[in-house]
Amino acid sequence: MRKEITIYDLARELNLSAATISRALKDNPAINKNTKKRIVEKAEELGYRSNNFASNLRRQKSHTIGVMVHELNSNFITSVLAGIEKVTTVANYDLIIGHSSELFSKEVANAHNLFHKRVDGLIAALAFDTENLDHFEPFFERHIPVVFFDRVEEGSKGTKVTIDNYKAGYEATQHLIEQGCKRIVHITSNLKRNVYAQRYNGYAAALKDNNIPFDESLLFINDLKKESCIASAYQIAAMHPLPDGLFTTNDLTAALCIQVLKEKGIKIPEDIAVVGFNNDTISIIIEPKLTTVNYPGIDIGEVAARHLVNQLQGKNGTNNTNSIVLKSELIIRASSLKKGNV
Amino acid sequence: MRKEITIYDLARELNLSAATISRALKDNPAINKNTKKRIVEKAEELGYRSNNFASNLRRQKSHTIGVMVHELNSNFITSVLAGIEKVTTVANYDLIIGHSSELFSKEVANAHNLFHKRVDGLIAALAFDTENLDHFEPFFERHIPVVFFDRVEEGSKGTKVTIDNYKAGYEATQHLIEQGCKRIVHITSNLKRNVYAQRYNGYAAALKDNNIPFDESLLFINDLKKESCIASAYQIAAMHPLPDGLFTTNDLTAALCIQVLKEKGIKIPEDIAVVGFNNDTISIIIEPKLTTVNYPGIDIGEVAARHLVNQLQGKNGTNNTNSIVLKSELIIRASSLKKGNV
DNA sequence: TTTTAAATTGCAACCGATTGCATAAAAAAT
DNA sequence: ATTTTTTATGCAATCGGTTGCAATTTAAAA
Repeated sequence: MRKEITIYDLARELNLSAATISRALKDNPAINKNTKKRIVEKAEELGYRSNNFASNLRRQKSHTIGVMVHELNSNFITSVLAGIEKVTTVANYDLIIGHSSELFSKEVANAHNLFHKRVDGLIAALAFDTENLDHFEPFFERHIPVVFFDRVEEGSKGTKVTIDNYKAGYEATQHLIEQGCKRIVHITSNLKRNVYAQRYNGYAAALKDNNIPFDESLLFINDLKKESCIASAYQIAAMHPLPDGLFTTNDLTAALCIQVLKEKGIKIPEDIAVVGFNNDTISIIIEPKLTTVNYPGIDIGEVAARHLVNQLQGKNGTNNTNSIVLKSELIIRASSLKKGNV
Repeated sequence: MRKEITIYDLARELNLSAATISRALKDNPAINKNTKKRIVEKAEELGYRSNNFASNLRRQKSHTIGVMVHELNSNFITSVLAGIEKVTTVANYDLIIGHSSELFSKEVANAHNLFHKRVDGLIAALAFDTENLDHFEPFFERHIPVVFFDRVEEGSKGTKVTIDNYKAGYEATQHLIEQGCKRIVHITSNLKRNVYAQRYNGYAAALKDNNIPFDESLLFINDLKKESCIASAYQIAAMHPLPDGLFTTNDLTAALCIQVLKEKGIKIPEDIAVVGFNNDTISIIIEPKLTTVNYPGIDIGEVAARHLVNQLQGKNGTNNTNSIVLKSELIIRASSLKKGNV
């Protein structure tokens, strides 16, 4: 077990003070160029590695950003993480990732934990049924910047990075209507959660604008788990008259429905045209390939991280940005094209 | 900005020494029960949170485990992470996750980074083309325990947690042979990587045991990226005579191949029976549903983490375990059942 | 009652890097 | 040659817990 080298060891070896070593390694302009070079070389030679704990303790900064997500196993989330990483790596921040498995209680625990770890800032997507943001208060109180993305709470403190879910929902529905659909099912989840509420609002608005009366029996709200989606699919297959369109709030739900419906002899898209949401990998695996909304995870992550880092570095001229909305777009594939339209 | 409470504040308030506070909060048996209670209550009241940096600095421990993976966006990896988390949460270790995007250079950078962060231990799956383990030497030198999983290097230092890839490959191939396949394609990747090599060896052995000559033109080696797999699929579709079986080293490859082959009018499984590997979600989305090898990510993660934690806590009686092999199993679904067999 | 042992608590020195302020040395200005 | 600036380095306190050892108090044993 080799002993750890500290700046004091370097100081002794080079007949300098620890202060000088510290400054030199931080490239402080007060230190002579030659001295700096000697120090850096000696540090290299002895295999010095600086001690973050000492540094963090002294500077009262962790140089760490906390990330809270509701789920890891999702194309969208991993893209977001990749985007965040891209930015934070360059800015030299560490990441601690906590995921709540969609449980409010775990989200609270994660928030406490990250607070305790003294992250310098936070990037978070709320859990499924999170309504109350009390667990973020400690951050707000201490002016630790928080950036929410995707799952956000309207009117909360902190910055929010989202897409226009209302518009996305509207366009998806409008597209189905243009394909001739009149009875469009919408499968979604807890309408208290912004993303689902807004997509639903977009859906409802598109119906209204096309003079299609809203039919409550066509609205399915479940927890989006595999079994629930399959159950919903069976219900849909058994409806009279059969719906002719289906807009789901994520791609897995759409894929599972397509499977069940096909099993029941229902033709996609001829009998029921389908649109999903997210543009996950399965959207091109499922047969027919799925029309869906491209939700640019990488961009979301990059923007959120960039915003946070700027704030931490005081580079945010007007740091009062409270909401950033990114573009999303409908990707049209076979699952929704009723009549050979392109 | 509220001021941070320290043990010294608590000490002053309660007329005790900082040493006593520290011990009480660590539930040290030397401290009187009542005193302990008073301290804990006061800490609660003032909103005390201990400073990890100070603690880590003094104890020369980070209480953090580093995790290195080749990719985040994979069902298997996220399951492994879930398994790791399950164990480390209870044992009260933090995680730092680094992923290499399958790049050796990034893996090296991650190793350096985690070393610099002074993780107490490491759990790692190697990148695609990692051959040389020099970047782990600093850990070995300082006796920082390292547990490899899935992608490992035979004969390296550190513990290895894997499944029997040879057996899995053998069984998959044997199954195809039992379905009547005689010309079985195997799509895999870099045979220097243990997992691919062993699956391939199992494949070759099963052929041999059934007196089927190995045909090099049936072996496809690519980088497993989407485009490469699709390209391979086109090649397969164009072969004369057509192969009658396909064993791929992951599920996405199998799914992409099935898509292409179906497009070309080739029937699955009647013309070509298919077996994948991993049991990802897409294996039940693709039509027909995919026969595959269930690779228990959660278990792998749990076992790896448990082993590491035990080692860190000195609970490993004989800490010379060098290899742990978990069970995997073939899950038979429609994609490989040639003739109504169940 | 005295002695001995056990239970509590405090003292003070760490851990290693950072930084305001002082000092010394070298260069420039007078 | 002397004073003023500039440049380079060191001093020493600080960040907040931890822990070996000593000291004090209390309980048990003699």
